[in-house]
Amino acid sequence: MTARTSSDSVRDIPEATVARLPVYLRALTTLVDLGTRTCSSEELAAAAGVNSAKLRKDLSYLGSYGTRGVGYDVDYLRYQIAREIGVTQDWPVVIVGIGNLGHALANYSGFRSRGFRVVALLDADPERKNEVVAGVQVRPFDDLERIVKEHGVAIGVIATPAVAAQDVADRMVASGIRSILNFAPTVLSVPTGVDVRKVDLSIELQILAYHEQRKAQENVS
Amino acid sequence: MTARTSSDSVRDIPEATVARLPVYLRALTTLVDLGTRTCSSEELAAAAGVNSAKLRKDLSYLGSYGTRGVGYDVDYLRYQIAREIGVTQDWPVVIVGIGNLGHALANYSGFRSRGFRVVALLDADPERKNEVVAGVQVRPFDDLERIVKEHGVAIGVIATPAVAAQDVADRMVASGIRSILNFAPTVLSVPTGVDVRKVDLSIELQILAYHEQRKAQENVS
DNA sequence: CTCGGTTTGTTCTCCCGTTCACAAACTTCT
DNA sequence: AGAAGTTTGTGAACGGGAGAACAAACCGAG
Repeated sequence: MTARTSSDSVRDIPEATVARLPVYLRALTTLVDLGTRTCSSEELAAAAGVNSAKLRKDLSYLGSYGTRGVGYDVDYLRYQIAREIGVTQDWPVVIVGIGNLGHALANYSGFRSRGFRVVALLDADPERKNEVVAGVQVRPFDDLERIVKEHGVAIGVIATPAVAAQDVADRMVASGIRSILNFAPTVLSVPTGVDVRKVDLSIELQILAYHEQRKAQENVS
Repeated sequence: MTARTSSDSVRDIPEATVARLPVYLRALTTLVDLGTRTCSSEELAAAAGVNSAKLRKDLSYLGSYGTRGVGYDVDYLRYQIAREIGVTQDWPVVIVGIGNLGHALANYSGFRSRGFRVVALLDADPERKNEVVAGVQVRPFDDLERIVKEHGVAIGVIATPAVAAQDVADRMVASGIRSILNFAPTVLSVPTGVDVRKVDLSIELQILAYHEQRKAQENVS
């Protein structure tokens, strides 16, 4: 029964919960496709691979969208989560660096179907200038600022080699981009207010290697 | 001054620290390439993008490899971290699913240079059977078990569409693989003792979208 | 040898996230 | 209508990690 002031209209959702919402969204989409109308926290938690108590607490940050004794309306909950994340609207995205990974990203159908639209592919190499990938023509990197302004791009993806990544990030920030997904294996420094998320393939493998090594050691002792 | 029993020869390193060790390793490798012989926790922390107190605490789990008043010997520390992670040896890896992403992974030079060797590329599509990617011939998926046994593969990478991923994981586990890096956008269920790490491109973008949306809302109010 | 300057290793405190457990609320059956 | 069975939402306890702060240890100058 808390009073609703304008300042708390933007609720504070814990970061760990934010990271799980897309997982719930995906699980709910699967359930919708299967024709499921309603589900319990137990079922949804199983589909998302988490603890049901954690799921309920996560959802409680969004509001009370369930019904006690019944469960959640799958379609309604899906919409609420999508709205909370912000993927009911379409986010224009630019990808910089059209090597092997850039190709894969440009062709990844999961972006389009989940609220993201690749509006431009950029590469510094002039040889690639006339290449067409996934129906989008590769443009020179210098077009970045114009494209960002023209399409109102807020999110940029870096898929360049490590040495180029910081320069690309700087140019992105200068162009007005405030969220960066970085696939280059390097630490980016950006001003306050700019979000960077890092995806590093070899780091993930190294973490697995560590655990694998420990398993092997345990077998010896 | 704790006594060293055989049971604690396998030290317990916090998961959060394990996830950062590869970052330190990369930063140290960069420093070595620059010709740096020694560095302080402050410098290394800056290069790795973390707090220096956190860095020192992380390193203290491995042992006392620094010298007070001086800092760390870059090359020595790098070796110690590599040994702790287990990348002083070579880990054979198989990649299943040679689509766009599989291609990118097979060509990713960061694997080879960081202690991983792609010993086989597998795909269920017989059309790809004679394709050669990154110098490795694509083999039918049914060869999985034989290849795993032959090369002693412990780590598998799944780069298939979501629908195939669980089947692939089951076959990997049955073949003896105990660590899986999953790029397919689905939740895998595996028996206890098998490690799964997930890399999900669209989830990362959705997390960025959430924060971007909140920034936009703040500007309005 | 001693003293001042530097940097590590570690303790302590705080905060975030996870999980348990249960009251509140809803449905269904009698 | 009331009782029994379900399931949500949340209070509270617990554990782990982050960061500040400091003592211990090392170097070099005099």
